[in-house]
Amino acid sequence: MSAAIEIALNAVIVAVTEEEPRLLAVHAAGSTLALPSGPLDAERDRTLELALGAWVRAQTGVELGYVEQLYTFGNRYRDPRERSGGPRVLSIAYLALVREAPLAREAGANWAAPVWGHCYDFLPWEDWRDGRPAILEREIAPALERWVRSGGDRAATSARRERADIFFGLGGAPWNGERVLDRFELLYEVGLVEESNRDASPQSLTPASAPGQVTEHPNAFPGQPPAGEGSGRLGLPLALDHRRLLASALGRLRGKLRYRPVVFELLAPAFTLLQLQRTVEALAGLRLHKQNFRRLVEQGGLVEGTGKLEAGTGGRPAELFRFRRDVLRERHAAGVGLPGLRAGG
Amino acid sequence: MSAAIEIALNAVIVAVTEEEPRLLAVHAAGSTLALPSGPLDAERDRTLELALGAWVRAQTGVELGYVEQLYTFGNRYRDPRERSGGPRVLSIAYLALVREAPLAREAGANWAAPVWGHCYDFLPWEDWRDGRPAILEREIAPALERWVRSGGDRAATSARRERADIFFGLGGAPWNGERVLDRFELLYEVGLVEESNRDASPQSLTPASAPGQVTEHPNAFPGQPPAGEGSGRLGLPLALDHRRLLASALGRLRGKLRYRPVVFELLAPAFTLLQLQRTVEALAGLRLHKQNFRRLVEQGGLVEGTGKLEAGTGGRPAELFRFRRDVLRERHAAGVGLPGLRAGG
DNA sequence: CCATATATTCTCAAGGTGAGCATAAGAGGG
DNA sequence: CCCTCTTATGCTCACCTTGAGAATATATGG
Repeated sequence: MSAAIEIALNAVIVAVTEEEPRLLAVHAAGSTLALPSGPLDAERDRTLELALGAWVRAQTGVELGYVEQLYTFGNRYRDPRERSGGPRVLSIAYLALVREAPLAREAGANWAAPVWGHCYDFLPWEDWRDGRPAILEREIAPALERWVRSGGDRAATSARRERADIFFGLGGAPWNGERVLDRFELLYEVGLVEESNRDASPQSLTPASAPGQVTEHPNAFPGQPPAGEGSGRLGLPLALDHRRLLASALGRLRGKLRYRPVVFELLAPAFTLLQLQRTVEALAGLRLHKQNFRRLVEQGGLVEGTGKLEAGTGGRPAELFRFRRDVLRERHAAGVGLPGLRAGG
Repeated sequence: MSAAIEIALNAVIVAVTEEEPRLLAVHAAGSTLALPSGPLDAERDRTLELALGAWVRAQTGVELGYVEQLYTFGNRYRDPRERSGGPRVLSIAYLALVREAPLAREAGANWAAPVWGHCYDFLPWEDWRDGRPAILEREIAPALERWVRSGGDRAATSARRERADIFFGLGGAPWNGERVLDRFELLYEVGLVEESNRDASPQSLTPASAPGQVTEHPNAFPGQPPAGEGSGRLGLPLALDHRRLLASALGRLRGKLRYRPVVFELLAPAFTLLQLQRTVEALAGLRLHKQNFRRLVEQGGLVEGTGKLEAGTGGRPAELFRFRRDVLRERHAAGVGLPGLRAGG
């Protein structure tokens, strides 16, 4: 028979508290953080989702609500233990949305020291709510420029420039909030994140990307970091390839916001329209036009007013709304308004 | 250690020939067809995509181009062999797009008798190009109506009616071409497809769907077919849960058409705009407005004219176009125009 | 009452979409 | 050569959505 295979289940668990998107992580070896994860038990676990939920509960005490499968990663040596005789590990990544509750640390919990981190600490270039992030000008753009120039011949240089411009909105190209994974993988390839320097694999697993061929999920990580450039300093790292999973999840979530009413998984049952907007903005990493946002949400039939008003906030009090769960069963069930992304690439 | 796990790789391989979407299948035991598939070899296969490509090549001789991961299914007893002591099998499904070439059957090929089937033979209710399919009026609507009425109390009946109406565009609801998987799973649940009767599982694997909770991929197949209704007659069946994979792939493909230029993977390098339109229509299962389709494709910058014209087709000859591969590297890289789906639910 | 702060409503221009008319350019029959 | 049929291509127009911002409403604190 063939060699043993192990299935690892990973959860990217996102909440939004105080207008900040947060990631549930656990302390791994050393000081680095890791996503909650654990192996599938082929005999005990009836479904993948149940197994994932059990691991998350055991490691963090958090109960998952909305869960969505993201991607299955299966490249050899993705898990470094494979190099030292460990089994081949396939990793199935999930995105989960929860309302953040204080982590009950008490009890004789054998929890792995869970913490809520800030998503944008790990991917600081993704937060454009206060305008173009400084790290883009100061660090990323110059480093990418050096990388582009060292491309070799004319064709290679121009291909590099195109990628850098389109993914990071440089050279006049517009910023596309959903290309989170593209951006992270480019930074990895260029050697600008810590993960690049972790493992120089003996053979490159990067499939020769045929020009013009659409490769949806390059699934080619860890590839061969060119071992040039910096020593990896952009953003906080996570264990293994977990930061890539976070990037994948954030991109998926940003896309989903537009066509499914998923934000409400993150909100309290009653909320003001501004709170709703701030939550969307936190995830999208963008500021939205307030009046137009209201218009979309209201005439989209996504919410209904409860007669109640919010207590004093120093201005006119806002009405509290609730999510109309009916829309899930209705005609369109669209998402909440996101701008500019008419035909997102 | 835990029990052995096997990884099965399945490919839903789609081509469009003569304006008909086609599915590459192989003859399985008996007369049923199956998707090309094979197990991952943990020692040999470096990546999942390479392993998949190798299996498809071995079983059909077809070389894959565009490949996209769809979903990983891991419910216990999804593979009936697990009941008789077989290992737990996880199934990773892929969508692949190819240009159909005649299947070279000669040579000492150990190919598993590959054939190109018609997608809509398996999912006949999905083809609306000649108007609302007759099978909907004649078979599906009445059967769903019986199912709705047998729902029990008022709440259950109304929940059933909503699902039936929204998924199948009954009772005045609009048809949503992307809900292919929803529709197939409803037919399965109601017992209208052959697969429903194959295995009555000892325990229901269907997770109790909390009302209002968004379950993206119910991954709950095989659940407990209510063992009522017909004996399964709608459309041609496929082996195991392969027809569900096809449904999943078709839904994903229809969605993708709108925002990524994937159609061109299915076309010859040079094509007329009508050929392009017919290919999109074949996949979308809809007729499109000719002039508007041209407008979108052309001003979207997706194609460029080669000066050449097509030979005599009984009318004014059409110009031949080619795909502008540049757009993949460009601003938006949107898809080809699909109507009515402004905010697809 | 005033300034300030936030909420809510309304208007308007620009651009995209759905539908259909009009014209161009081939083939074939008389 | 003219007429008809067929398909391709170009253009118009009404309607809707979107982006942007002005104007108005209702609270709090002096």
